[in-house]
Amino acid sequence: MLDQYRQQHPYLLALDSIIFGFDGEGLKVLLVRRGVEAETWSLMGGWLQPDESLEQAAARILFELTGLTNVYLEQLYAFGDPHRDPIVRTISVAYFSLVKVADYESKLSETFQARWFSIYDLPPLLFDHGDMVSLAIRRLRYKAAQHPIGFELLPEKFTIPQLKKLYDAIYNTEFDRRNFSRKILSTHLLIKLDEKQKGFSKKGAFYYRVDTEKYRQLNHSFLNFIASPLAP
Amino acid sequence: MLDQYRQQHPYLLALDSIIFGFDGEGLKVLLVRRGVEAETWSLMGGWLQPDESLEQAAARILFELTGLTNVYLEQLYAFGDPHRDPIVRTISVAYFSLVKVADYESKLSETFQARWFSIYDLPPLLFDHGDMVSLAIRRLRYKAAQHPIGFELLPEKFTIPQLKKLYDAIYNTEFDRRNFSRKILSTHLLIKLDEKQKGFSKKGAFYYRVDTEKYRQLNHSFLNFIASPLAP
DNA sequence: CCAAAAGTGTTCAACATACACCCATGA
DNA sequence: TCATGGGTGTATGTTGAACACTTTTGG
Repeated sequence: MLDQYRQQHPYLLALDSIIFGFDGEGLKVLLVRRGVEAETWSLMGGWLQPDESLEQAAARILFELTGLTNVYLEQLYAFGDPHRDPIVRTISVAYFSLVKVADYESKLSETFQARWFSIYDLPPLLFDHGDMVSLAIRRLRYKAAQHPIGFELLPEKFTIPQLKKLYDAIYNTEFDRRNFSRKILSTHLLIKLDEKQKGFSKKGAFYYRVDTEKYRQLNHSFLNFIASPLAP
Repeated sequence: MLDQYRQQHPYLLALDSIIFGFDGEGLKVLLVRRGVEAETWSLMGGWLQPDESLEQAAARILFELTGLTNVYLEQLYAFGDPHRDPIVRTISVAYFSLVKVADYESKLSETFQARWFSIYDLPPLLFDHGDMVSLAIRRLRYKAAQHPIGFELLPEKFTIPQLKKLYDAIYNTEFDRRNFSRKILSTHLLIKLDEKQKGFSKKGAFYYRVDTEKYRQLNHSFLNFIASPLAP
């Protein structure tokens, strides 16, 4: 009975992470330099270990580079073209994650040469990593359009104008300031703080934070929510 | 330099297909009987071959069971829990597909013992195949809510009431007959035929077919379309 | 006191929902 | 002729886009 297993070819299984960050201006992706070919950048990646699930492996690899835990992590797609890695056939499961840039700065591992790149100005990437990034951007746009996912990229406290800038960056457009804030606040997912942002504008914008309880509930009920509208 | 590859463990890579069909009444999933354990049903699956991409392998496996080509096929998720297959660690990439039941009936391969099951009344499934089906149903609902994907489950010619029944089945609800037809027709994706359905109702409903050209264009521009609304 | 950014309010059009009503036809 | 399902029309409320106006405060 084990025969049906024994006859089969095994394959190397890699994980690659598209790590998004927002620095207040533009949407960025974290890339690492390949030791081998100095001019080529690549996604942070690694190999699946025998005792790990795919998600555990992706989280471990993210931790090794950034030192971050508890970050938003979502499976993107499995890439398995026979020639995607020209040396040895490798299947790669790509994950994308959303990190708060400020948290990362302090914990950056020196083992890797890493840099943030604007998603609109990427260098040539290894293998099919360019496809992975493109797909991740599309998925992020898709998801953020219906899911309150943007907060994951901002610090605990943020202002509505900051949030708008993030959405502007994600969709490479300019949302209407007034409509944006109304729409965001209508979700009742944000809690207004007494504190105002200083230094940036003269009037100063109020800080908000996410109502984590409601946020979690919404993530759970999300699938019921999206199933209701009908639109073929 | 090959060392970094040689040190790594390889894994078996399987593909499993969630095959959806609609018989005019309910949404169905095609399951096959496992020769080994007579009481257990499972998804149609197979192994990745060295010269295939993941999608090619999924299409091949679907063909082997149903004899169908050119069916809607979409990658669902990669399942990689270390113990999902208790015998040998296997990573499975699940695909879901939408087939026209009528096409299938004639070409059914006799090699497999296959049967359609209502998605609301499934037998116990092998390994994590139950999770795969649940996820596929969620994904189908998600997708069908914004994407004209339902046609893939119907024959070339179909009536609006048939289409409504399909959506009722997908969402396990009852859409308003009048609003449904208005909404569908407002997409201008359907072409009305002169022919009427006979036998089912006294008046008879007009047949429609998909405007394949528009359908294709819509699939291409889909991401632009869904990116526009803003909703965290 | 004024420029610049933040915040509030108003209008209008588009769309979804909930129905009422008429149509065609086989039994 | 009438029951049954198919098709069209209409009123009402909700939502989103566009944009005018007021508020705050550092220079």
